[in-house]
Amino acid sequence: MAIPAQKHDVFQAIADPTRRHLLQLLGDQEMPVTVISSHFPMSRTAVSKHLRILAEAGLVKERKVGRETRYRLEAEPLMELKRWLSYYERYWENKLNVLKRFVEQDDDAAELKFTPLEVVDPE
Amino acid sequence: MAIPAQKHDVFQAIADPTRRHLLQLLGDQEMPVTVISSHFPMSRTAVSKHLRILAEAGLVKERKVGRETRYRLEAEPLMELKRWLSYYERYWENKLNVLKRFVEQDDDAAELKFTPLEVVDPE
DNA sequence: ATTATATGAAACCATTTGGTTTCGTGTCAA
DNA sequence: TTGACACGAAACCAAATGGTTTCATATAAT
Repeated sequence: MAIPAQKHDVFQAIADPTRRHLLQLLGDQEMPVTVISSHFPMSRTAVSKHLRILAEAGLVKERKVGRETRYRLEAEPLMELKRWLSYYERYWENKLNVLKRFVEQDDDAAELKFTPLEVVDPE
Repeated sequence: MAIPAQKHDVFQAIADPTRRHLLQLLGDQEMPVTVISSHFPMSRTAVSKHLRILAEAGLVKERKVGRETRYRLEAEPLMELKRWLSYYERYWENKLNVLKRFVEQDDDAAELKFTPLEVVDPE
């Protein structure tokens, strides 16, 4: 029972803007390749390759219907991303906390309105 | 006032495992390049290039201290990722809702324990 | 039976990526 | 002042990436 040796992971899959566009498009409904590719300024074959990369990352599922292959979004693998992100939330939450304390202690904080994150930079 | 023409965005920056490792390492404390690169099985120059890509995406900040350049994590740009992700949360939340309804209506749902997401697939 | 449609596979190509080694320069230490 | 250290820049390279065109095959329609 070897690990599938997944060539493309979720991080790589979403790195490309075309593939992010694909995910958005496929969220609404299942669609065959020709219809999908009509939304992009590149060949059907190129879109097909992007779809394969998304499929390898588990982000889309395909289903054969007659002579067409329909694709649909499979959002579940994005949970890995969410988990990864959650680790870093504490860092920007820290920043907001620092800001909050600063504002609470300083009446003359009006200028913070426009560049709060810069101003509270610990550096 | 042209847009900075940012060559690398956050999605690309985090696509590489080495760069994700760098972010994790720099979360705890500011560190100079030599120290950072001692944690990686590649040349200092290679690590330096990864740091530049992270800097272009705004994910690290650098500070010159004597002859060294120290880097630190800057988590704020990850909020863009969070916003992007939040759009897709409804998709897996939908799945969980479907599962929930299914479980509530069906007493014989024991087998769901191991592959709930597959079983509730709308297909 | 023949033709048209939907798709994937394969070969190919230019550019980007992730790494290397070498060299130059600024800064600290003896 | 003479090394040693920290670093970036540059030149280089192999492999991956994102695209193309062409061809083969399965299914649908006439």
